[in-house]
Amino acid sequence: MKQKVTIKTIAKELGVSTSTVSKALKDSHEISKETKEKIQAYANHYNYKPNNLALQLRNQKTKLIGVIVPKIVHHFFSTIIKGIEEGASEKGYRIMVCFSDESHTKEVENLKVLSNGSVDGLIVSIANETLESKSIKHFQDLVSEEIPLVLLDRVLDEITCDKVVVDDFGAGYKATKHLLNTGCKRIAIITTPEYVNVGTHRRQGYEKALLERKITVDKKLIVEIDEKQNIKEQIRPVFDNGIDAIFAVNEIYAAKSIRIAKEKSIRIPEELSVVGFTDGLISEYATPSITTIAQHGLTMGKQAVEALINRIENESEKYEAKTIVISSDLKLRESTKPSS
Amino acid sequence: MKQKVTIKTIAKELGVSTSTVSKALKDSHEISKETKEKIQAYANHYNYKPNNLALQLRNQKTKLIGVIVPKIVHHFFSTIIKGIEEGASEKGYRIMVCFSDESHTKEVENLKVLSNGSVDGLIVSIANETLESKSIKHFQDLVSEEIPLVLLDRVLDEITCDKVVVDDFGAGYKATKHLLNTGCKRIAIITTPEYVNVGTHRRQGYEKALLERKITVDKKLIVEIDEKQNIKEQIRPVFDNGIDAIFAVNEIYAAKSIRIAKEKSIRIPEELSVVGFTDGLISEYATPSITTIAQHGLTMGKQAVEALINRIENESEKYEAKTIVISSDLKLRESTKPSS
DNA sequence: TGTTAACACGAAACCGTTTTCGTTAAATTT
DNA sequence: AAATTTAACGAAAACGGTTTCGTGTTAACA
Repeated sequence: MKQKVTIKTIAKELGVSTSTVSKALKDSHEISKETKEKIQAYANHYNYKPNNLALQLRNQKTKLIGVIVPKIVHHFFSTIIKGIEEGASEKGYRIMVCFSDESHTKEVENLKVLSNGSVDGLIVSIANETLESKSIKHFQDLVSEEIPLVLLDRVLDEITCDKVVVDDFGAGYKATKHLLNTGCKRIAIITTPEYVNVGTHRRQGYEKALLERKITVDKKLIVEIDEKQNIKEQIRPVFDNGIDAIFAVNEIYAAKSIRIAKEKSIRIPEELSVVGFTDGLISEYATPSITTIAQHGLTMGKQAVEALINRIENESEKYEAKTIVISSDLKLRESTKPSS
Repeated sequence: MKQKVTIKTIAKELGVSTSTVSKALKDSHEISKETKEKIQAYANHYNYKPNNLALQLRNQKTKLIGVIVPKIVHHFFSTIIKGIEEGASEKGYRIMVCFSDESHTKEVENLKVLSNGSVDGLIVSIANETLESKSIKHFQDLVSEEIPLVLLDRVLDEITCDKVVVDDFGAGYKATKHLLNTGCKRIAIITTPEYVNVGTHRRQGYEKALLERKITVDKKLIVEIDEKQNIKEQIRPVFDNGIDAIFAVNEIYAAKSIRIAKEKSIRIPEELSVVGFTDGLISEYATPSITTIAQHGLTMGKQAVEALINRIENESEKYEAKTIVISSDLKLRESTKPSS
């Protein structure tokens, strides 16, 4: 890289002190008109730009927000990031995005680096591995250092900080209820392993809706997917239990279920209704298009960043951790029967 | 935020100088065993972490790569970002992601901020607005400051720097040729306005394939989509021209085309073959699944970051701008007829 | 003519770290 | 006993800015 022009070089070239240059560039009244003009002209001509690092070090703030998400090639998470970026941008902040890849180690490492003064605050969605192991020392360190932190979607109760979550319980309830209302009786649920709390909440909503109708929860209709195995093969057996509906906790599971149904020539939604989760492109463009719970990732991102910046900029106020619950709603499409 | 423990505070508490602390923490031989142990114990206990900003300022490098892409809720771009992150991560770099939202103004602003010493180099995919207006002063400034820059996918010849692009021409050719080989005769192309050079190249490939078969290019079969208007309505009229195949330059256009075909009860691929671009989730999960040109975003991201880091770390070598062309290949699925 | 105010600028500290180059005292060599 | 090493540490500069607090000069005023 070329030798950058700094305040020092300008000062030397023009035979003034660095303080004069600094003041002149800020149009301070302390400096005479001629000197200002001379300095500004020089700075302009040589395309002087103040060094960000120096400013951040001096001001003890970076106007930077660290974001750690499990993955990015994923409609929900990329939408969240977009929301965060938009919210941050409005308030003059920029974002630094890192990925944990669902790995605990990478999450810890990212957290360490970002919390070394690189950012003013952090927004993170916890990796599956961490969720499973519940080893959260890295978060507790953060909290005890009082570095502003907001947890998003994938949260853990044990961590005391602001949180933004989907009303997963309500969403599971809504989805199941809709299936029941359109005449379905044996509803299978394709969900995640129990440690992924979002999956668990959705399943509890599902169970509540069933119990309200005095339908007992049939364990044979509950499929917990292990993502390391072939997903389709794990779903397939549940079709042998005389089901008339499937509630999938994400759109991939929903799409795979529909594939299986087609292979078996089961008509959708006449013989089998399907509800997915996450309002991504698949659901919109699949045939039949898939009825889903829309998650409002954009809103979540914006809320998270708003809470975070609020925390960053009002350090003095004593603060209490709050949880923002974003309600999600059902987007009716072709994979379920019209409600009567 | 809590008062951070710095080298200074340690020095003061322990009655030594900052230099001693710094050396002790690096396990320097200059410091006696007892002093080292004392300092390290203290640092450990109070969870001392060196301040990144200070280090970056001192070392004159940030180990940070700036990434500017037009959007993120997009399979291709998010895949690229993943590729960049993986490649960067391997070499000990982190990434700072910004979005231009296809806006020239935002692109300029992002470029300005990032090039103020915040990052060691930049990878950018140019915004549509910039592509259209060709106002590239911000890039030229970057180049003249010799800040390492790699352009990705959306490039402009006028900018002298390393580039990583898809073989769009070859891809368009391959796609069209495949349609011709499977018996299609009247092939429509759904493309972008002319200023988006990737669209143009794909179209030129399309035209070459046709001309090879002595088929004259029929302008009525070329649809240039204006994304500000309703896409489906812009595609619909082309169905009245007796077509038997559609080559869409992205998967949204392909999916919309298939929708229209279904509404008109046109069977795919028997009556209409469809080829898309970008191997996203839609193509995989749609029914019928869509034959596409797979773009290898991951590879592109990795190549870009490799070129960039190479440039960053070998400043001395005189360097010549090179362009890396990533060839893309056809992924056969259900929306085209089996080739004979 | 002496005092004061305004003007224009510079010196120096600071943000947190590293690193070079002393410096002092003890240990070793002659 | 004098000279030289060596061990263990500190002072200070440097990275690139900002900001507080002088300070010297000139002009205005009593």
